[in-house]
Amino acid sequence: MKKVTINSVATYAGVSKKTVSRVLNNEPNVSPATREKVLKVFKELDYTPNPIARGLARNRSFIIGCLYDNPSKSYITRVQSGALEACHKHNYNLLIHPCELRGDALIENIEHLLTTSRLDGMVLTPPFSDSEELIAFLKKKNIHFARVASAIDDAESISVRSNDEQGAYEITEHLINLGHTSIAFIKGHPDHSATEQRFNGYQRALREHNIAFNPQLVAEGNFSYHSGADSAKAILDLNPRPSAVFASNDYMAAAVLKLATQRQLKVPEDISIAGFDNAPIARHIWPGLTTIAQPVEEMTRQAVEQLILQISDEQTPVYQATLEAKLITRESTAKPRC
Amino acid sequence: MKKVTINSVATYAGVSKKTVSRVLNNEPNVSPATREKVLKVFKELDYTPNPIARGLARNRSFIIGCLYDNPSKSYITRVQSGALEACHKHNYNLLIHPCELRGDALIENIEHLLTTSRLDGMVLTPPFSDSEELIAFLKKKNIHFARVASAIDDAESISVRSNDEQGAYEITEHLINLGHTSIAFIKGHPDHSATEQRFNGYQRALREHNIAFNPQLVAEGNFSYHSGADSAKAILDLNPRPSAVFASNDYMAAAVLKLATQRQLKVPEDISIAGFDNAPIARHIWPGLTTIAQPVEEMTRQAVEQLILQISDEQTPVYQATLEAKLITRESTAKPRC
DNA sequence: CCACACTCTGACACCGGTGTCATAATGTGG
DNA sequence: CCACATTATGACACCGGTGTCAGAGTGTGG
Repeated sequence: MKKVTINSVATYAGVSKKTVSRVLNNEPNVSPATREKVLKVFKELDYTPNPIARGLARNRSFIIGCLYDNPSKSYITRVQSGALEACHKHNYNLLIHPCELRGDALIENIEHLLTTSRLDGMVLTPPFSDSEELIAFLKKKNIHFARVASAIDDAESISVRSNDEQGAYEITEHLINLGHTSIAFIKGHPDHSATEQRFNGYQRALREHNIAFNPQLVAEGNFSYHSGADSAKAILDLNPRPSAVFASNDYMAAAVLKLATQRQLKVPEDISIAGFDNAPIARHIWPGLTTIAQPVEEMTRQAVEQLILQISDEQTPVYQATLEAKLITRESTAKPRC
Repeated sequence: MKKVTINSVATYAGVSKKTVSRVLNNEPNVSPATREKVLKVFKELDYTPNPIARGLARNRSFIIGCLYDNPSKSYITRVQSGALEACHKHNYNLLIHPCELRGDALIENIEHLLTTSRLDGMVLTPPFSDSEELIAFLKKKNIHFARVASAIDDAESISVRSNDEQGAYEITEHLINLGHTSIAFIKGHPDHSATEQRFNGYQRALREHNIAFNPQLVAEGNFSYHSGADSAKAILDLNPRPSAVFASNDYMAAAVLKLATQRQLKVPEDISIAGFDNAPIARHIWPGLTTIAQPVEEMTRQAVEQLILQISDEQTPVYQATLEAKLITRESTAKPRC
């Protein structure tokens, strides 16, 4: 099968390449008759323009890269979904590139990525959105990027986040209002800025409600289900046992719920459990988890949309936004048994 | 900032473009001295080759597209993970493209995708791997593709699947061996060939163990948690209630478990529950779900790897493989209470 | 009828690399 | 020392589009 290029179309239609190109791009100044003729030849020859050639000429790939290193599958899926929505709206496509934050290989890895695929821009999700090193590198290389859920303050680059500290504050307050005073906390992965923010929110809520902060009630997790299971063990073994557990994400909360159930504890009667993120699992288990819903898709959608705007027009003002997180109450939290 | 191209490097190093290109691609017949000199200039100018230009010259984009329309996030993540492994091994990248199987827009959608991004090949996951229409289109367009978990027999295209029928047979047999004779079944989405295959396995197991097939025990699901919840309601309302439920995937099984727990039924004492896929949720809930583990990553990895081989060398023989699924026994299945 | 504006079209350079081929430089055996 | 093979290098066309600009054709107002 012969390849159909713009040249074959031009020859076949008896016009110049440039005219074909004009029709292709819906440019003005083509007579209706010529346009018709060329369009007909498109059909006849089943012509598909070559995006690579176009990319070379325009110095664009129309591809956005999405960087992540995140243990939560549902988070990634939501990120992808928001990113794709914005991409498709502007005829861009999405290339995914999971990689590891740790290790000197990061910059090398990204450099290699840029050598194998020209990306018009990159969306950085946590923990990359907090990597000063990566951000410096991208700036040096003049690569457009947008930060999602980043704690860094950088007025020069696009950033969309949600208020983790406030969310953690609200869910802790929710537990306090139910009557809990002994509330355990499971931290997330130390590389993620959300970890510190959620911890801060927890502490602020205690403070503002005059409950002494007890470091013994804090377990070190890393957002994975597995780490949640370890933390759960430590917490449920405490004596006296806290009446509530607030885990920094839903997977870890689910692990607490599982262990509690295995130990014949009733949730929420014997122990209340709260999570964060509103991952699918939060509503797929019984009792459903009280949690904080963040607009992950929307954050990413906005970030990518702004990124694309910036790519198309360097003059676009740098967009920065903070979206609201929302408390979702389900069955896993209730008044403590007295 | 001046753009650094192969021309600037050539001029600066005092050699020709072609020699620079040779160094870039590690081609032989470059004297060590020249190679050194050019490499030094690479560093000095901080040169990054332009993948688009390279792609145009070689008629390659080094990008594989991954097509899916699947309600299960964990399935998608596993697919992506397997595909990425193969891609990165061969210096390819992965572009994701979720879209809907239904509607005339499918072909148009893919056509548009190919107009915006030149893909060297595509991985089709269910239900696309079973779409005769799409396959015909890709063949017509001379686009390389590989099918994952496809039920279609087509000796001309790469296919990697696992044995769903056998897996369903084994898990049903497992329930029968425990002593269950009244086993409900929840079907998957009708567009997925796995749905029929799993149903067939279920029926064959009943038949081979002389248990009459009872259509009333079959509920229509679509692989989503929500559909599982509806089916669960229908099944648990049956009188007499079956002693076991086999759902076509873990999300639906989790929905059955949730409803059963809400209704104060003990699992597995009052009712056994089995799923399929070994999704994360199967081990994140209590009791853990007995299920079938399919090597999703491995299937996709092999499919993409073969796809890349085929792209690099058209002579590569068409690879077709069927991998084994494995029964995973957890706490959700046990002897029926007599 | 002429001057001028506007529409339509194509020639040609260019984007930044790679492939082909000719040629210069070097090595090797007789 | 010569014939010949081998290595090293560059000139140039080419991949398949887009941008610039010149020029032909058409319309309009004075």
